[in-house]
Amino acid sequence: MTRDRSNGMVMTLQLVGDFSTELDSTRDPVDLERALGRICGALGFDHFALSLEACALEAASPELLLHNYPAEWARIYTGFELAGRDPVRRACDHSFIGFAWGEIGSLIPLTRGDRQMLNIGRECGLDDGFTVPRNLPGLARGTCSFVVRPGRRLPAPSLPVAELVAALALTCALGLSGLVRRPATARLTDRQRECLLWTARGKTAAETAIILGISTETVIQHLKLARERYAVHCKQSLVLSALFDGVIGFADVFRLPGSRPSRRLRHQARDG
Amino acid sequence: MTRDRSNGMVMTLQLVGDFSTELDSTRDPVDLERALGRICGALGFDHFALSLEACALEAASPELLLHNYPAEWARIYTGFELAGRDPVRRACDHSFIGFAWGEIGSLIPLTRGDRQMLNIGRECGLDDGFTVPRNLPGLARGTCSFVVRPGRRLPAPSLPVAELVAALALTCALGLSGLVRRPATARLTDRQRECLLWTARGKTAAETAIILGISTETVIQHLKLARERYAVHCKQSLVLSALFDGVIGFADVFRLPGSRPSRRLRHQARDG
DNA sequence: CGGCGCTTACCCAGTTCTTGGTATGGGAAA
DNA sequence: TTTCCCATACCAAGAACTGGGTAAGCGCCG
Repeated sequence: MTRDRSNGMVMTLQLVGDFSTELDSTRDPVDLERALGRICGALGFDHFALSLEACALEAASPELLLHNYPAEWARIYTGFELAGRDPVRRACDHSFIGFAWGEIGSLIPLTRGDRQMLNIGRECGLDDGFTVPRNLPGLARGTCSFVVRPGRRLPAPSLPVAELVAALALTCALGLSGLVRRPATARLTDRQRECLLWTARGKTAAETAIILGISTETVIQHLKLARERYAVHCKQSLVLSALFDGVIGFADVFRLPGSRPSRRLRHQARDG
Repeated sequence: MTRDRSNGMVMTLQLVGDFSTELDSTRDPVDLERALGRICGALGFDHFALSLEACALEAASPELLLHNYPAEWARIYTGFELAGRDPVRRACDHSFIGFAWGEIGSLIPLTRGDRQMLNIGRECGLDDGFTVPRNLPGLARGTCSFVVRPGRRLPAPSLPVAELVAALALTCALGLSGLVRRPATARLTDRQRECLLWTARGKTAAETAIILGISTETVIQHLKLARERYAVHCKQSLVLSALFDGVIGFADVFRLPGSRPSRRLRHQARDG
């Protein structure tokens, strides 16, 4: 960011203001799509994609997906069900701020398949990108990406502005989706949560029973009811859902810095 | 955003770059605190507060708390345990982007107690503020606020820049907290990851085998080796560890690619 | 070429989980 | 007070998982 670029920066910052104003009167996803397409080019990108998902596990979750990606990529992506192994989406759970796709390797481990997938994207015309993730626990999660085609480079000076633009677009999308009300999350009783927590820590029902000083059957019953509330059939799904809901957290499970591990617990621990 | 303010805007955008550079060499919370204090004034605010907490049931105290709020407010806030009913914190669960405290009423319903609390803050010297929320599901939640004292107004032109600064500061704090493991951990093969992914989605080994078109025994073997790499003994711990590492993501699990199940299909499905 | 890692596949014994029940007592709400 | 929810506890059958092996085929790399 040197002085000679200041004109460009002023322009881009002004773009944020204009974009924000434009979104104020946006009442329809189509309008948002159009606005994103315009500013995408103005910022020095070729493509954009915005996705917003509700976190409701039960109801038909409203979803918004706007993009101008190449048709071939969209076909491959949905046809081969690549969404389930998209490294960009995975990285979104590990950053507060937007990240260039080249940095993904420092956020999450990249497998061979991941690199391959990024390469296929490149062949389809998606060379490098900048993805902005946002999460509202229990409510919604969204991403907004800006992408350049092969032969161009990410417009580094625009990235901070792109971050703001993306966040504004996601906020607009959130408003359009009508996700103002918090979806009813499955509520667990204290005892259920406690059993769940020890389960997440890798304990069997029998071990948990000893820890809590109750019968194994009771632990099984608590977990049974907890599974029913989340409408899942197995432990791993239960743990996952509860974690996503915020009922438990990684810090509860792993001995993260800050939480002092009790020597006794550590000694008993089977895992981790 | 008119042309005559462009100089100021360039300066503030430059502040972001400088701030980012400064944080790159930050190894200690004290450094971050100092940097925040400086940029806080430069942006036209009087106070700042940054809090980062791990997602955990038992998380009483934040992982990191930096601020230069008036001592009296801090005393009241902690003394009366106001964090649990802080409207600013509640609003953080409802916005993708930073919000001025005056807008809180449009994000969440404000009770009488909420207004009272804001008033007490005002009496302590915290008149109006701009709070930037960020969440990483299951991992951490953070907020960064910039506040003006009574008699001053929020520097509206600085807010977009404040948003960027806050996000950078939170990212820095996340790095300092040790909540993120660098992806140098157990890496899985693509096939192991695939089996794990279907396991996380609630499928049994037999079901996964059918989906992947391989033998049940092979799926079991993949999961067995994956468990060994993570040194855990059960599925739920495996899923949790992989999720924490970023080997799989929430988006991978909850958003099954392709078909959105209708209510009927959903009923037939075993897990969401 | 030889080793190494990945994928595939199989066996077996023991343990654990899942799913369907029932039942008692306490406490909160209607 | 009656009803509902919660925590506790138990039974039983079948499915699924865990942990211990072995091994063949393939591709990559030194």
